[in-house]
Amino acid sequence: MIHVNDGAGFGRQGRAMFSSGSIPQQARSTPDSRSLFDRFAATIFQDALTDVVRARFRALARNFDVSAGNAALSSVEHDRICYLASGATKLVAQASNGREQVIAFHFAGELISIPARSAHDYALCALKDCELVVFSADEFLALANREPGLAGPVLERALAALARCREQSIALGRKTAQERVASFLVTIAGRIGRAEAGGCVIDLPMSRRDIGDSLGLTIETVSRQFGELRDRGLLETSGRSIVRLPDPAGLDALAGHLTHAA
Amino acid sequence: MIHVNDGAGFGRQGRAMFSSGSIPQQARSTPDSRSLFDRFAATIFQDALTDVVRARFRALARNFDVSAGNAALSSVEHDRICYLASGATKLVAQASNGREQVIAFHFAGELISIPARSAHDYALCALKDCELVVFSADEFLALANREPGLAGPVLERALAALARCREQSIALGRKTAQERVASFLVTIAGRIGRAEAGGCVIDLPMSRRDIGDSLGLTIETVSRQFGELRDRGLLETSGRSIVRLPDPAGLDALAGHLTHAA
DNA sequence: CGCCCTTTTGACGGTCATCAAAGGGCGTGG
DNA sequence: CCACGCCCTTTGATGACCGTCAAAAGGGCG
Repeated sequence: MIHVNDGAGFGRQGRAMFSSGSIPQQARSTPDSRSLFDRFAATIFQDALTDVVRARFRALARNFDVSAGNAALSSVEHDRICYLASGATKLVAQASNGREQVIAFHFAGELISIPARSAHDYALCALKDCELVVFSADEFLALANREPGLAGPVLERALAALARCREQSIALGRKTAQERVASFLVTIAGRIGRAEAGGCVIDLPMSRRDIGDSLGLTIETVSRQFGELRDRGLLETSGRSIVRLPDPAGLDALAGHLTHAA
Repeated sequence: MIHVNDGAGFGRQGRAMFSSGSIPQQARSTPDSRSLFDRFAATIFQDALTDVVRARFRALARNFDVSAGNAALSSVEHDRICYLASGATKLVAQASNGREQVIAFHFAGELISIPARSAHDYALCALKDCELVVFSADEFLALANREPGLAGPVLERALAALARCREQSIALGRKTAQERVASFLVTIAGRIGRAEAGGCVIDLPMSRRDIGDSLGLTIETVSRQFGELRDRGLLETSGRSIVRLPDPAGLDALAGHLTHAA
């Protein structure tokens, strides 16, 4: 139903994402869903689980269907780890005064780490209809740690998520509005863009507000930067969610990345 | 020599940090240092390595002494994992135009992940004289993944680093200069502060510029905010590096954290 | 003790947030 | 299938916060 992660993209940089995990509250639990768990085991562990270990993981897993726009997990007491089988989500942090920061976006096949509520409050929200497999982080990690060969794939994804969060920190700390928007477009194109004749097409599952909240900008500034990029011939939009990048390299040049000449 | 991580602090929130890893260039390699590796094995694996596995890790490890102000690892080709036995470091990312973003600070006993050069360039720099144990991330992870019980502690630290990076994203994306500085002080106090009569004392190993570069602010703005906090009686400084927080709770109230009443 | 570099303090300007309103997409209902 | 209407998005005007430029003060090392 959701066509994310189905494109070749052009940036070729993203692997599975790791964000943060917590306990579902307003989502309805589905008793079991063989194929959902299977997809988790196949994607994360390459189907290399023994029957015994597989059964142990299944005992820890809880499946959830969350429809677009709803919170899947919010303000949880303990850390969660969550496999996103289908759909797209955002991890949102709340600070005082109702300010929100989108920490990360996730797409089908990714593993997400959701931190327990502490200084800030985290919520995982569905951007599209989602199927989730949710674990307690403690239980998941204890089990993965006990058997050889299981923690590696998870660790790899956690480090990839860390690397991505750091890239985000650079954008938030040191980049102009235009560079942030360009970075966002290039990055997201690498994750869910489809290469097409002379460019790349993205079907954005998130709103302008989500984009702004992820870049530390307002919705108006994002819109203005889109307009600017449009004027420069680097961006074409069709409806609210379809974006075409005629010249990804030109866009990348505006993203504030280090020139590889240095 | 460096007295980090020796205080009880008051925030009690930090565990080992995970940042990023890469190959030393300007650091001089020391052939071997039994006690250095021992401290690594003791801290990260609680000395639970078998002799065989221990020997394998030692074969992968390279020890480095780096003096304050020098780069330990910079612009590396492959991801690194690095144990900081003593001292203090910063992980710096470079964007275009010479802009720098300090991604994280690290203190003795922490594990650091250093990403290979890509869209941005990363460097691990010593704030104080440091002793490091450096691994290739690929080799380290492959080895840790092969044996049961080894990847867990590493994964735990990676997730803690991810959580901290996310907290940083909130500050960078949505907080005012004052909130960022207050957050910084509260967080750093929790990591290296010493509780004293009516407050908390921190010996900052980093300069104002480092602080600014980590908060997405200029050195002048940091200094101004320090002045403001001083005027409010929330901060006392003694020399360049000694900071006293007479009222950590009052400072935390300015940090933009979510009130736990909600 | 003296120099150099970090930090502090001040004045000004730019970028982006805020406030406001018009335009367009997309779902709903007729 | 078309039309209505809500809400998301776009566009505009104004202003605040923080960056930039500049210079003085203070700390720490030789």
